[in-house]
Amino acid sequence: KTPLKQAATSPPVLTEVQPLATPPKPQKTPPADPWTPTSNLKMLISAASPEIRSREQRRELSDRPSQLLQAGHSLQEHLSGDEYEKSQPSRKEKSLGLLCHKFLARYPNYPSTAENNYICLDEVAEELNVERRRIYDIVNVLESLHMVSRLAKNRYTWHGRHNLSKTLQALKKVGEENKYTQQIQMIRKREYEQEFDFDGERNEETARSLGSNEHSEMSFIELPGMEFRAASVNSRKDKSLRVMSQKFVMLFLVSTPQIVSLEVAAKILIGEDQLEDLDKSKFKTKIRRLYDIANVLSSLELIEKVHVTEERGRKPAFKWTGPEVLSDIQDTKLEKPSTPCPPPLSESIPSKEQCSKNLFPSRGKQNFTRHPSLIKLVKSIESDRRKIQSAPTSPVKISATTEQSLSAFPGKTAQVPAISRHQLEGQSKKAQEMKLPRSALECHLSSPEAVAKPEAPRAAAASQPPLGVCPPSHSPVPPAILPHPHSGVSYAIYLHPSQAPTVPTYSPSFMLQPLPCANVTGIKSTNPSVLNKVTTEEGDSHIATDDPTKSLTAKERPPLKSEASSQRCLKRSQALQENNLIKRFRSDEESLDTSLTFFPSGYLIALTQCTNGNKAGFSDKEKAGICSLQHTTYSSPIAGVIPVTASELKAVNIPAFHITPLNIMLSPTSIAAAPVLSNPCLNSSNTSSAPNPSSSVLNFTLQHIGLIPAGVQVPANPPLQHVPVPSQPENVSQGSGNASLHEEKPSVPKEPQQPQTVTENFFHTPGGPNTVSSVSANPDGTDRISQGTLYIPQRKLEVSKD
DNA sequence: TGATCCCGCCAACGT
DNA sequence: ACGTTGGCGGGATCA
Repeated sequence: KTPLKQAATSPPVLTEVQPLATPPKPQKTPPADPWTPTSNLKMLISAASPEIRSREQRRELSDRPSQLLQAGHSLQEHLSGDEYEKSQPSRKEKSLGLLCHKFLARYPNYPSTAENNYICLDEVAEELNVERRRIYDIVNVLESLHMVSRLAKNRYTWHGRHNLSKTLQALKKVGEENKYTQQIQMIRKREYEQEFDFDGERNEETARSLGSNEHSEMSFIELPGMEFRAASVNSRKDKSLRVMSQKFVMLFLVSTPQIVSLEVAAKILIGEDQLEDLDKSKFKTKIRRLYDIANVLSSLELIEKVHVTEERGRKPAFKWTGPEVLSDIQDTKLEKPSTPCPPPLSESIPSKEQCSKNLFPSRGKQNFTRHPSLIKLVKSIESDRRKIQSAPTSPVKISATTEQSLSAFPGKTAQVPAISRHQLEGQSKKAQEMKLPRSALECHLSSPEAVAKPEAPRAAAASQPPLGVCPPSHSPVPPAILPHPHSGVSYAIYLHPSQAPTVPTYSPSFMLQPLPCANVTGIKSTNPSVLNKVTTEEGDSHIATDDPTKSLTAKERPPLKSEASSQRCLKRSQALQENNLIKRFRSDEESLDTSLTFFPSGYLIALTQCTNGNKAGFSDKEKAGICSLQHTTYSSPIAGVIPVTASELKAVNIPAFHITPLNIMLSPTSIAAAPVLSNPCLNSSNTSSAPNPSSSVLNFTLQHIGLIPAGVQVPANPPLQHVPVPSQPENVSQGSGNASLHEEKPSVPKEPQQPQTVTENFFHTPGGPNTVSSVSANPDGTDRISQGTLYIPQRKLEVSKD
């Protein structure tokens, strides 16, 4: 067809004869593939002769379903001639997932930049023996993750996972901006209500309000650094698969329990506009596509198929098993659990490790100040940042900025242009500019969580999607950026709970976040509470089995279930009331405690923020909800580290970058504190700040505003260290803050009950006993362990407090 | 049977 | 006009 083989490079050769030939797949990949050991495997395989390769793959497949397959194979041999052919390729063998594995095996996860990793569709199709159409399915999804980009006609460039973290961050951000979290909750809520006959209708309205976010449409999200090559290419109306894939991923990144059922995803992706009248056919088609996407994502090991069991029955769903994504800053990739995998790129690695190590700041720089006034802190911080920025390497902004990339709205809208504009400007200029203003905007916009006011924020947010985009000043080379990330230190201020009344409302949400995340750690953090059981069943493609290599991955399997179930549980629990309620309460209480607990003492502690580090260190934390946020970690004097979740931050929506640096947790009143981070932004646009927040919030914000210097926001993260300002000392616990943050559920507060609850419920329900499903049962035990490790301390602390 | 999802027609584009 | 992309959904498989 049209393969161009031309390039001096070898590519053409490899096609049939030697797969190896392909330049791109450097087996060795020096840095190593951080990711999964499997990657190595894959590489090896790829290197191996095709035959071998295929065998390997089959094996992989086989794992679960394998038996069937194998049987098939053996049979084939036995089979009479004609038949055997057909028989052989069982459907599974032709599955997209398998095909994708083969495809991925051809290229290294982290190709060296220099090389030209070209992909010739024709060649690939030929080698893999599939119609080209199928390759498109794979490539389109990979494109959505920026793992490949179209170069020209039949050619694509392989980027591997280099851009993955950035991409995920960007997607997460956009997802947050789009209120996907809320949408998910609504749908879930609705579902369960329907189950019970509740007055489902009402909800719809609600849903509608949410669902119909104007913004719903968004176009393909690009990374700043790498835009598409051929302009022409871009022009293409990116329609479904690519965009759908991005949206699908967003759902995972934004969803608290990082489990998304196909049904929910389809509903959201479809009609973001009209939830209701889903055409049945349309719905069906959407699901079909989602399966395609899911298969590819599964092969990438970003998600894993699970089943969520509800009273109704079990529903297919997928669980995110990819790296944790911090909302803001840099990198992120948490990878899986604890494994300290070296990040592929030099970039991330250092930061993470350091971070983790740094967590215990006892050492030098970070001191924490006690009682210092917030303001001072801020100032100091700012100054630091500035210094940093000015400094040659001001890593801070990193990817985050870049990521912002944008989401375009409805295509036509001007946004795109805007975005481009931003990028341009940004590049030319400094991030700073962007940051401030933008951050402010974002803060306001995004911060729905504030919850306080549902109304305002969201719209704004939605409308302005893009924003962020701060062009990374130097986006060009990611690695460069990373360099110092860890340097930044974040500070946490702990307040005494007593002082601050906590904010109850939040707590729930608060809880929620945390629970879900469990997977991160190898263990499932699980929430005990989870009622429902989720079983992980993989579809065909997963490999999982026992590769030693995969040790990393391993984490996920077992425990995970709980999470999903938890959600379900929630729903039910609500519905059920009664018994459940009781249980729930407990759970809630616990949750609350936790939230409160977080901060035992009131100090300000500086932590190094390392994005990664934290996560790695604390999976729990992540789970906790932190997920979204960046890594801010807090350490308490006592516990050492408190994983605060980023949630708070998130809630605020503060632009990632700024925020990162410091997090301040405050008590309810103090809640504001969180905002502080954002403050800078606020300052600029104070009005915005005002918008929603509840009175407490407002106060809080106001204070901050006044207090906080705009500058604060600035940069980043890095080195706040010295700054530590004394803020007001102890205030309350932040718990509230966090809670507040949690999401924006409030957006539509129609119902008396707690709408968002769903999520909450999940969490709460801890026991999960309830219902049905679950066998999952003992999550508690497990949970505790897993999450527990992290959390426990906190709680205890809390308790003490109380 | 319902969950999956392969297969490939055929339209939208690009050249 | 022809080739590349890729939306779409029938209907085969799987569980």
